[in-house]
Amino acid sequence: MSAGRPREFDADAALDRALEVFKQKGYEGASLPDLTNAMGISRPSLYAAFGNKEELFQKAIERYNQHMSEKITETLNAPTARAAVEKLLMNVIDTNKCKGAKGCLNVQAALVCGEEAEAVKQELSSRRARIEWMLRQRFERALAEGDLPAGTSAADLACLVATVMYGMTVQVNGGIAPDTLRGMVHMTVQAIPQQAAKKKKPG
Amino acid sequence: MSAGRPREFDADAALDRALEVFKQKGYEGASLPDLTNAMGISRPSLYAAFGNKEELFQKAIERYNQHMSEKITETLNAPTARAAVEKLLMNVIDTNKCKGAKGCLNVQAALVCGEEAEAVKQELSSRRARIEWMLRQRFERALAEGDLPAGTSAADLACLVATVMYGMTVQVNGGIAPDTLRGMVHMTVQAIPQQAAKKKKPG
DNA sequence: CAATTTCTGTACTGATAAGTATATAAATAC
DNA sequence: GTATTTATATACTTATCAGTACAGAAATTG
Repeated sequence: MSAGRPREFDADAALDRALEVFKQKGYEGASLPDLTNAMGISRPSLYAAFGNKEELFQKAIERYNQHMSEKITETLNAPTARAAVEKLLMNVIDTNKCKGAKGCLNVQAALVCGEEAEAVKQELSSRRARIEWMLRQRFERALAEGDLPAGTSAADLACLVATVMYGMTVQVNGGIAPDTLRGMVHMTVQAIPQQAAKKKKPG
Repeated sequence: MSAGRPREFDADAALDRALEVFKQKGYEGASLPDLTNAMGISRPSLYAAFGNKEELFQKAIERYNQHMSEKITETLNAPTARAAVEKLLMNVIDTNKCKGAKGCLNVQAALVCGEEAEAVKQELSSRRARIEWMLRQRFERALAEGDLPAGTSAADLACLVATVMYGMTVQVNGGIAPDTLRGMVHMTVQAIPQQAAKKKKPG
């Protein structure tokens, strides 16, 4: 153990609390008192442990995307592109079904912001790009497997699914009912091009 | 003409300038100095003419949605649901093609916000709902006309198109190239259910 | 012309933002 | 036990926020 008085709080737990605050209020909307109250620590403790507000946010967003990536990887493991997208978007609904949910942090935390938060905005944009890349990879695999019809643009399809996903954050922010979103997701899944069946099974 | 010294600036022009600032910085992100500088008036003049920051925003958003509604009504006049959606979404691309565009004000101006801006957030949410209603009406007409297959949910389809539209604001904020969005829009249009042809024209 | 009304600019108010100085408390190493 | 190291809490600093008081300027009405 290192010399000196040990920290009285659990930094990981505090980071999780901070993440919740950022989810509710965004980056700029989360004030230092908001954060320190939720984290149960004093302001100097926050600065000692996490640097400053921006570094704290970067750590929170890293944590958020770690969970996110795992979940997305899992959903994209579904056997077909359609199944993967359905799982992905239904998961978005499930993680935002509690009242007061504000949608994906990668979208809402700094969509528009002051100049000081420009770096944060850029970071979020690149986090989103990473997720779109994962989607595209999945669709290229589907193309290779003959799951998607030849000629389908994996890039366009990834862009569409990502765009729907981002739009869902806006809908969640507007307080839409989860059930209302389900029908929309179903329709989105239907929109995914499907390989024409080679032969019909006997009815 | 009413007694007293007349206003030295054109209130309508000033409101348009304010609208541009809100488009760039959102509601909370637009500071009074930002606004007064762009509008070319002093702070007390702003308060005398528009009330306060929130009332100014409400007037700006009213103006914005007036233009918006006209444009949407025009695009939805297209003969088919598919054509209407294509025009609608392509129009979103066109109005956001200039570098530095931040997307639809109804989406980005107050997606997450402090408690003081809650009324503004609500207002934006209801503006969005109004647009979704317009979409739904158009799709119900398409159903009645046999343009959309019976059994298609106009509500789900409206929700999908709206959600894509909202997601496009996020993409625009991320600096996506207009061309990249076009492919996605094309795919979205293809997603709209189509009435099976009654008979084929001879090739 | 005078009297009145309204706009304009400077400079202020109180609240809140992020970040920090300083002193004290609590652990370690020796 | 003593010295050292690190964490804590209170209270501060500087900057910026939205909103306003007040005095001077420019138009109207009579």
